[in-house]
Amino acid sequence: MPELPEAETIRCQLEAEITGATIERLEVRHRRTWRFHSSARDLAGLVEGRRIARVGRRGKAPYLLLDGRHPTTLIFRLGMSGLVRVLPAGAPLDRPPAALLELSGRKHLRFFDQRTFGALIARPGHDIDQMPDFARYGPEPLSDDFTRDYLAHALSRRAAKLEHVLMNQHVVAGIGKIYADEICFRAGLRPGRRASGLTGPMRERLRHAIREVLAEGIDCRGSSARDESYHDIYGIPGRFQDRMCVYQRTGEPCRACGAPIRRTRMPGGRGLHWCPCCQK
DNA sequence: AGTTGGACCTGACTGC
DNA sequence: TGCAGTCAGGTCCAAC
Repeated sequence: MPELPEAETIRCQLEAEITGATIERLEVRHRRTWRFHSSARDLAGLVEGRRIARVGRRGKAPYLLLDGRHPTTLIFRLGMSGLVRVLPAGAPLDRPPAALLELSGRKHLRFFDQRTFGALIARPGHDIDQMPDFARYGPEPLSDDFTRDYLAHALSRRAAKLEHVLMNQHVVAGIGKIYADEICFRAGLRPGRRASGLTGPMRERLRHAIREVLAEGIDCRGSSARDESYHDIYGIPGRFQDRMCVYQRTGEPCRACGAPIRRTRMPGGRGLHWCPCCQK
């Protein structure tokens, strides 16, 4: 599942690979991939013929800033299973992509999305903070905006479970299930406890854990968990799964204390992985 | 405005 | 072997 570290890896690789290229053609084959537009043709018309000036990322979503008379942003919402590959034009297809961008320089960007929670979204302008997709997003966790005071304020008024609050993009952008579990472990906090009940020192531990775990995730170029879904734009898996302490380790010994990792259910059916000994 | 739970989606897995 | 049921979780939506 692509979260901030996976999206940042994709952003970084796309920046090196396709900045300055022109989108000659966009073919959107899966109707759910263009569902935020009136038609596949409408979406294609908004980006075709435009030059990629810059590649950015907000939370879990990489995006392309496109030049031209009407500056446009093409957002890659990756959802659960979104994958981006960049290949030479004519490279063999192992499966049909949900969308295909033909770029100048005989490069193809293929967007795969097995479970179709993802989408391509074109928005007018380059000011992503004004776009409906991101307008209410919380700060980037690795930026200077993610301060002690901000987190204290955001957590103090939320009674929901800590894991749930960490995954709320309006609180802090870019965290999903995998990193939420690992962050709670790193902070020594039970994912099922109420966010508003954290003390000041606990919130500081949490803030450091968020930054540390996500930075490690980026260093490892993302995580390719057991389903092997995420790979980078060259098809190479990430390495963060080797460092995971709790996610998908139910019943296995805690790396710190040896106690078996426990799995419980969040409301809504999502699983929480945690160490009953290390996390309070 | 926050909380909760369901819907969407498909391939892998489990149990009969 | 085959089929039904369950699970996975990002995001949106409705009800409270």
